Amino acid sequence: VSLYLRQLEAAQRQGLTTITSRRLGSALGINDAQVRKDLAHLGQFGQPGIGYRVDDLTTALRRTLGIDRDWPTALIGLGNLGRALVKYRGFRGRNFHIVSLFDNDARKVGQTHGGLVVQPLETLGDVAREQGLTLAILCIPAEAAQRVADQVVACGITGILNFAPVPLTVPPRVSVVAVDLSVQLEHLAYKVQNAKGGISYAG
Amino acid sequence: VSLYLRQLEAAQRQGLTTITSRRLGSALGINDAQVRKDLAHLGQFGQPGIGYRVDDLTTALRRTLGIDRDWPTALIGLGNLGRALVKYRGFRGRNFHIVSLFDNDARKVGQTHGGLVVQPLETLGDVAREQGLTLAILCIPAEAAQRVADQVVACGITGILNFAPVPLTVPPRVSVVAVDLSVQLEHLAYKVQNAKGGISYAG
DNA sequence: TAGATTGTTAATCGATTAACAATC
DNA sequence: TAGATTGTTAATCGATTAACAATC
Repeated sequence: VSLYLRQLEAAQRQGLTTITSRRLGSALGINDAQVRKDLAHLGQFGQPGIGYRVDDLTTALRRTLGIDRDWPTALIGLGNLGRALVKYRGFRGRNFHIVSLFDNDARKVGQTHGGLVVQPLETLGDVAREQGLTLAILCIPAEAAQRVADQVVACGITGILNFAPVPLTVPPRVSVVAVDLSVQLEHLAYKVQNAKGGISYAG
Repeated sequence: VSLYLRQLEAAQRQGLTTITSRRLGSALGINDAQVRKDLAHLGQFGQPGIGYRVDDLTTALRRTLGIDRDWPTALIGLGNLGRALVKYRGFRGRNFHIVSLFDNDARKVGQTHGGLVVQPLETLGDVAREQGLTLAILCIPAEAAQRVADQVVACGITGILNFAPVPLTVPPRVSVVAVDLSVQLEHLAYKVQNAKGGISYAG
């Protein structure tokens, strides 16, 4: 779904005002019927004989992706990875804002990273309420992940991006996306090992 | 495929010597027939009436995943993310070894991170030959990604883990796994937005 | 009007599941 | 031997593709 949006943005940069299902499909390596089915699912956007209006479709996709609104995000765990993500520029301009930092380690509490002060994890509940946190990025060791995830869930946060290399158990109302870098590397090794080639977009 | 291995390792820790397709399947949320089909694909491991020998199967999976051998890996780009990955502990103990660092920025060349000296990108070819590099981790800005990827490919490296938020074009003999953190966050937002729940393991 | 392209229904294809003979 | 579980073939299910009437 994100990938449609990427293509539309590319089309927009090229100055196109409309785009056909055939063209979108071939850019993504899928059938035009598939594209029409996916897009029809979101409402009636296409104009028979013309195609899809790029700007209307972009807006609609943004809405379904949920990036038409703000997602105040907490980052938990300021190890190497956590600190890198605070400064990561790829998140900006996409309505994901890291608005508070947390860590259990007393030595890290009080430090400043990217203009934000690290707070103790006990205050998560209060801060979540104050700032209306909706998402949490977990950059913590495997051992602590489930425990912290439970805390996060208890605070009413409903989305977790998990970098810890363990599967999390959460109530069904909470969504989890896991990014396990070792698994990605294993996947790469597998492909290289068995491959005469092929490209995959895991992310 | 990685996920089977994770389950087997868990079983091993519990001291099991054999495991049934039913049990493996239910742990992963899939059908037992599916498990048998997947595993039969790798050879004849199962013993009718008993199940699968955990240690044999682990060995076999390791081999097909390619983590029974060493993967000397280059990390290119020592921005925030790159520096974090050098120190990332999740890679160790899984036969992925970051053995050399590269950056285009003259100010970064010569710096030491995690005991390795950053080298200029021009030397990639020589170093790749010397050290037998097989994989490259790309932590570079989107604008530079394709150009550096071309260099990497020219050096005979056949696997790329790409953290830059652009799709790379590479020859069919080269495998790419892309990890786009913004896409993962968008995916999370989408799930939260549209979700009555559900868990996904993206990686 | 004629050409093009959508939304959607029907046909095809592949993947998942069920079933069962073979075997420990 | 009886119970259990594999590997694999047949049946089912869902997803992808093709086709076409509706429409700009």
